[in-house]
Amino acid sequence: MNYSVSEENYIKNIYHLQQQTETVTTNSLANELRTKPASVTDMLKKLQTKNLLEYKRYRGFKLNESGNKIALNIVRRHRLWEFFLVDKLGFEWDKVHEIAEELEHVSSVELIKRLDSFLNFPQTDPHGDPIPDTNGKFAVIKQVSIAEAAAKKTVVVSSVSDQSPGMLEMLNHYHIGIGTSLKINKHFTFDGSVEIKVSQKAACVISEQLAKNIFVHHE
Amino acid sequence: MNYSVSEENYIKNIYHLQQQTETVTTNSLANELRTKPASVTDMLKKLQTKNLLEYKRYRGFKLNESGNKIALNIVRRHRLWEFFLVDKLGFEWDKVHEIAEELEHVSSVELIKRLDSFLNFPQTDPHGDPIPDTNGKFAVIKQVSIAEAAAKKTVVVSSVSDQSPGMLEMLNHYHIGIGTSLKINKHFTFDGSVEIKVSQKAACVISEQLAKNIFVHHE
DNA sequence: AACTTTTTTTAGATTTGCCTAAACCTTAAT
DNA sequence: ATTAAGGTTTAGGCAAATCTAAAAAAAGTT
Ligand SMILES: [Mn+2]
Ligand SMILES: [Mn+2]
Ligand SMILES: [Mn+2]
Ligand SMILES: [Mn+2]
Repeated sequence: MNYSVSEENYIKNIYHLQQQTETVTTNSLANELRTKPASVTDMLKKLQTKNLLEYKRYRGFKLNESGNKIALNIVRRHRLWEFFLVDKLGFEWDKVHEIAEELEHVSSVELIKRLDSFLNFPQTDPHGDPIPDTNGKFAVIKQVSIAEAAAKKTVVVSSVSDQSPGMLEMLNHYHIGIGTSLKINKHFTFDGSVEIKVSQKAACVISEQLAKNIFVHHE
Repeated sequence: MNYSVSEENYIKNIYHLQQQTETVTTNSLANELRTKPASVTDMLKKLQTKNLLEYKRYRGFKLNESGNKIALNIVRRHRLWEFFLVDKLGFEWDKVHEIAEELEHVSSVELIKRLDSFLNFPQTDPHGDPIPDTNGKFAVIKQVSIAEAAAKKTVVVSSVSDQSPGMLEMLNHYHIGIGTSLKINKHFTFDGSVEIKVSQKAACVISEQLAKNIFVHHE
């Protein structure tokens, strides 16, 4: 089976929304895809017909087994291309999403196989998100945001949940990147800000908003 | 201005047909694009409206200045991607056209700029065809097919005009690739076959059909 | 339970790119 | 000058993906 760019974008976005909120609504999907709810309903019917989706009108919907598999394959392609763009072409990670949004739809299986090998089988994309393998499997690392992480511990930055230029600017300012090791000193209850210490540098305090968007894991 | 995949494919194919036969016909374009003449007429009107084409009904058409510029940019993208696929991903050159046919439509300007630099500013694609620069300029090398080339001369293979697996198989059999240096011994008038000598190997005779599809230049 | 609000779906259009079949030009041949 | 043959265009339709506006269902509120 071969799917249109539109179908692929719907499938992938349903998948992503399902990861964060178990109930995906027509409205939220329309919002994510920058389209109108009526268009979403049209596509839901189509995806149901193609047997990628369980859908009962007015009652909600979710990807079935095949839908999920296809979604994971698109995610795989997207993240491999993002890795390529950063690692090989030298893009900053705040610029790659949009381009990968197009590249992910190039359909050759052999292309992705060779790209994966060329990139040396990366496990995560430039934002720290895992790259599913050909079967859709990926390692789930136990991570928490700095806002939730226990104090007095040394942790490693594993991913960022905000991929905007503004976020990148902040991280560069604090000399934080994916893989950076840092110590969490103290959470201030007043405003949720957190004191951290990055490598040999002086300790610094980051805002709650920033802390919530940086994910870390132990060791 | 931003053009759809369909528009880009039409523009590029008009360009290519114009290179080989100065009069492009509705039928030849339809044939090239594997579509129907009526569809071509529809698109011609559209491209005329968008000011990329001079078109008088029943009288023929051709790309104007802007149309040409856009075509050359698509050709640039196509050939850079082909180079990438062969040079970096290790594809054989008979497998890359189809994939580049999709990749060429990814629209980021920065992407192509960085890809070009990553590939070290290649001048020709894996089939020996020149890669236009950002302004659409490229060096035209004076080349002739082996069938037309003068005998008793040592020449260098510059490009192939047939990019099929069968052609690649033949070239591999004779140990010929782009850049291979060979001596043209003799043209047989009976069947147009040509005796050539590739590097230190024994001289061999190739068919007229093959000779016509291998282009060479001097020194 | 009845009303209000929100969410979702349907109905009906629109745009793009394609198609078939019929009509229309152009050119070549009688 | 007709006629025949090709090539090209028009007319009318269809499918995909979108939209707006109206209807229908679900959820929330008194
Ligand atoms: Mn996409
Ligand atoms: Mn990513
Ligand atoms: Mn193409
Ligand atoms: Mn080529």
